[in-house]
Amino acid sequence: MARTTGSHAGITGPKIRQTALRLFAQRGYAAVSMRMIAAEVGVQAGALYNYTPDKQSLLVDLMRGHLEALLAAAVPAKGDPLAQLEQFVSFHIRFHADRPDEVFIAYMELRNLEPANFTEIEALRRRYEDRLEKILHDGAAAGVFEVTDSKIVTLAIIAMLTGVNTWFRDGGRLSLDEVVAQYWDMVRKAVGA
Amino acid sequence: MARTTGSHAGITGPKIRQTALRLFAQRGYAAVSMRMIAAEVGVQAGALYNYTPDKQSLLVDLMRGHLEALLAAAVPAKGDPLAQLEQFVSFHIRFHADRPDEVFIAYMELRNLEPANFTEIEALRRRYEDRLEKILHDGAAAGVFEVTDSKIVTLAIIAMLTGVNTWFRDGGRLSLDEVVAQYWDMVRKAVGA
DNA sequence: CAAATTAATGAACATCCGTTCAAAAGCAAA
DNA sequence: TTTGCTTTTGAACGGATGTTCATTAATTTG
Repeated sequence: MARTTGSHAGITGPKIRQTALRLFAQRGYAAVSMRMIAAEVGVQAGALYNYTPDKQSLLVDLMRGHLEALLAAAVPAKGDPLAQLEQFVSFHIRFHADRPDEVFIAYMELRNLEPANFTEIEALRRRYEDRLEKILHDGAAAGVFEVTDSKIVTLAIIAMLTGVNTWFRDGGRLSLDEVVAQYWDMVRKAVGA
Repeated sequence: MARTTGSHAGITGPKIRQTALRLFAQRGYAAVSMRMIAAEVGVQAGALYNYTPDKQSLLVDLMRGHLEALLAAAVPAKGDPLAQLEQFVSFHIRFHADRPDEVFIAYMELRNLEPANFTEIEALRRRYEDRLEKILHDGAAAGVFEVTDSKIVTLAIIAMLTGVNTWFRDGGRLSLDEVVAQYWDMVRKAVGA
């Protein structure tokens, strides 16, 4: 046997990325073999190398794709700092809740990146954090927030918001709207607004 | 060759646990082989099996040890809810900052636990979370906190506090005392106290 | 319909994996 | 010093790992 009937790069390629994403998130990068991915796609392991130069690139591409989508979607808000902060909180929770697997990978598999890849991915994440820090810094300068160390507050808020992903499930006790409302309430109070 | 000069279970045993802890935290459970651990301990892979029945037990024992130490150290505080909450925040940050590798493993390697082990470890973590929830619930009942959903607030605070471990380094810009003070400020405001 | 291109197979590569175990050597007690 | 216990070696087990590549079949192009 060789090429199979109905095989197309436009179908197999995305399937491989989706499957790798799901398996990496479920079991961890190191615990997933190329043969596992291939089996779920319905293909032999060798075929994966028509779509990725190696396993590491599969991981890096997923991470980069996620973080670039995050940066593209998180357009800096207009309006006063309080409105900007509210929009950031709402956006962060909703965007992350929509992509649990991507978020999981981007936070948990950093140590499996080769140094050059780690640097690149970390820079992308940093750019996102800077967006929040700017809001807090501007708000503090304008006297709207009680924030003396905007770096710490940035990291604290992001950790808190991203933590939603560890427990939130669609169809659970709370709707996403309710979650957003509750977290916004906590964040607003925490920054003294 | 066989038994080596100066070899003792009282030395090799702890060394194995320490090395496994460090390597699991640095590279991840699945990416660490028994031969790697053995090499760093200065022993052949077979010798590890005098100290653990298998690799999985090495991981579970490290997690259980950490969580049991956490529960033993986190004695329920006396005093009013506000003082209890302050003590919890301070304790959590300090205890976790002291044990970055244990914390990392206990949060990141859950998916590498066999189902029965996962259930056991998850129950221990839940017992710890319940300590904070009780404080928040009591404080809300006493009218000291503005907290309507104590479960959500519990998870949000724990995520925020544990997030310290992702960036805090001894000898960095901030001392642990300063970190504790800043986070306590945020938590106090967030619960409306 | 023929030729060119695309997409997959399946075997092979060297290496690593967790784990077992008989044999050997150091140590402690008599 | 001899005996018995403790601790480790080193080889071996079957199987899994990431990756390469000649071959072949399906599809697209002309």
